[in-house]
Amino acid sequence: MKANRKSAGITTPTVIEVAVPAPVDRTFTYLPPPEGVVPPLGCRVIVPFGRRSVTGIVLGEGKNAGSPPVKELKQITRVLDREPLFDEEWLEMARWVSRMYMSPLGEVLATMLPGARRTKELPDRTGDEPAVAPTPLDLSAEQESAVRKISRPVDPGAEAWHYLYGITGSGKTEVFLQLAERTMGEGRSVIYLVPEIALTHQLFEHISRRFGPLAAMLHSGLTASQRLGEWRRIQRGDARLVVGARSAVFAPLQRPGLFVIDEEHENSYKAGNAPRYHARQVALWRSVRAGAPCVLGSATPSAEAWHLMGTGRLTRHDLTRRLSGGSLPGIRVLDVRGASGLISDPLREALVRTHREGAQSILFLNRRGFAGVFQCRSCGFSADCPRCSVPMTFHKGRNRLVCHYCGHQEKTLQVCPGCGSLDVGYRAFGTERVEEDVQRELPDLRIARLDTDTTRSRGTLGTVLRRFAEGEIDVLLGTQMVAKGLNFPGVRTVGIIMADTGLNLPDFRAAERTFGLIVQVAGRAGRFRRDGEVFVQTLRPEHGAIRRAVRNEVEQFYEDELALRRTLLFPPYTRLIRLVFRSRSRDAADKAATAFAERAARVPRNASNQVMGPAPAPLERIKNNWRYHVLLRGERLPDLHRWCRSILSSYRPGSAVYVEIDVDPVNLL
DNA sequence: AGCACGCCGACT
DNA sequence: GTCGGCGTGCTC
Repeated sequence: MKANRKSAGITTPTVIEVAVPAPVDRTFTYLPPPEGVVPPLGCRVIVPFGRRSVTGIVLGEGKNAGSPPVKELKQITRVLDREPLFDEEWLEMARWVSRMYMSPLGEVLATMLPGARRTKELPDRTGDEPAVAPTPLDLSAEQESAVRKISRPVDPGAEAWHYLYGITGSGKTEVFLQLAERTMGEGRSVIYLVPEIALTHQLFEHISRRFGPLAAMLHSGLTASQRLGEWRRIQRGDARLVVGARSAVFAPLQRPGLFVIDEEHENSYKAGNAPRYHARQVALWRSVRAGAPCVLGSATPSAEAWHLMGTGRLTRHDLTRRLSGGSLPGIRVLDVRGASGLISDPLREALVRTHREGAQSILFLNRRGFAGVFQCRSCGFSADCPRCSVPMTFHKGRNRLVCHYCGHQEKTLQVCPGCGSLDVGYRAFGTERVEEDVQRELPDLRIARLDTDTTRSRGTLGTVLRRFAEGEIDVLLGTQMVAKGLNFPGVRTVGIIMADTGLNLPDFRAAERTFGLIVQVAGRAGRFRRDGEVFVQTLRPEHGAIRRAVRNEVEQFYEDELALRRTLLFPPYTRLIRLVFRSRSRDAADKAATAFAERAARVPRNASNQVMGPAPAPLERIKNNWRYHVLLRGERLPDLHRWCRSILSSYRPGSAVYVEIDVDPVNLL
């Protein structure tokens, strides 16, 4: 018993270091619970905290240097776990996430662990589905070669980072599964990440048919007790193939042997609130410590990944052929400048023809028009910042165009500099309007809309997809949702209503996202047939992202895009830390951002590090809060970290101003 | 993040 | 004269 150790004749009671889920960058010291049992590292405990009681995480026995005198310490109320939820090695990952993303350890742990956010209890998971004989498919020569090269042994501490670059429908999944099978055959375990919960279910069904109870599913949509059940099965080594969304990257694997990040380019891998971690980044880090390969895959790699393939840090494996007999569809660009309706004649005719011939169509609209972005309705010209190459935003009050990255201002344009048209201003429309138009113009077609508005009620998504699969719907109209992972053999025609809406986002990744989206959406057509057709409507047919996408000039697109990023000093050639200053008072937010930026400029720093801003965030006001931001940019992340910490150490935001820190932000809205 | 303590407007 | 607005300050 370690309690009441004697030292120099003075009784030193055992104290326990506990992380609590509060945004304070420190841990707290408690006395053991009434039973006197000292809970070990990794157990959840209920502790009094202020005037309430929270779930904390035991980080070990404290030294109690006497800073809070023992008399002032409170006692742990109750220990929730008999067995720890993690070990020292796992805790190192949590500490790394905390440092890397500049988030307090307590909050990090609350995010990473099941059931650490609320005070909930712990039933165990119920029985599993019976194992079914695995049915691996025969691999093509390309797939075979990728599997062979990726499954080579890895030394701990070495980077074994791979990229499976394959067109839509080229069989990436089977490569991942056979890699997983080999890994499990060696007694090691696998984390297989997909971008969304919906896809998790699809994949999990497939996987548990093949691997039975060795499969586990982990995502934030499960109840706390479901998550805890899966967590325990993984810890015990009963489950060795973990399928899940972002947070599954923290699964407590016994002997990690493989990390898979499917659809690597998806932004959903980056957490939107603190800790703002990137699951891809965590997986890469984890794989190195584990001496395991990490395989990323997509048909439309992120610019970061493409760059790393170029430098050789990511080993690229190509899959070039569609396996299901389909071929990549022909793509037609429809220049809709000056058009009145939302559906152009060729697209309307294609919808009718497709229907008449018994096939189906998908219409895609990226709804996010961006109010306030200056655009010419005649030629599509948008006013970009000369320093940042992002669209500038129109400020009514000041009657100026403002860059929301760097603050650069210009006079408002009344006439389009591109074509001289006076028809300039905003542009905004959405799926509802398209639905109306199609319904009115083509009353014979049965159309269904799929977006966050229509799928708010549970089950709608599944119902609509089932009806589409069964041919009860002729045209499926939707946002991002229809762009991913849906494979319907009956789909012949795909129409993108307005391919350049994304280009108007004031974000340096706008081109990359637009390109990826067109390629992904186009990939929905003709997966299983040879007569697939894609129509891309746009105001900017000459824009690189659109031109390259419709001509399938993938290599050239990335070449152009990376050259631009290099010139403008944006990722992947630099790293960014973004700080958002949020307040009910516009003035307070502005002042806080300005004070921070001034301080940043004064703090000694590496020559490559620079401050951008302050500027109003592109989403200037959210929920009555004004938002101003500052970007720190530099070549090396460790330098940036150090710089940022040192600025923050001598900086207090004004009262009622909140600071959000985002390391490696995926968007700057 | 919560949750309470603390000073200024419209109500029985 | 109180009830209550949310500004700010702390949590072992």
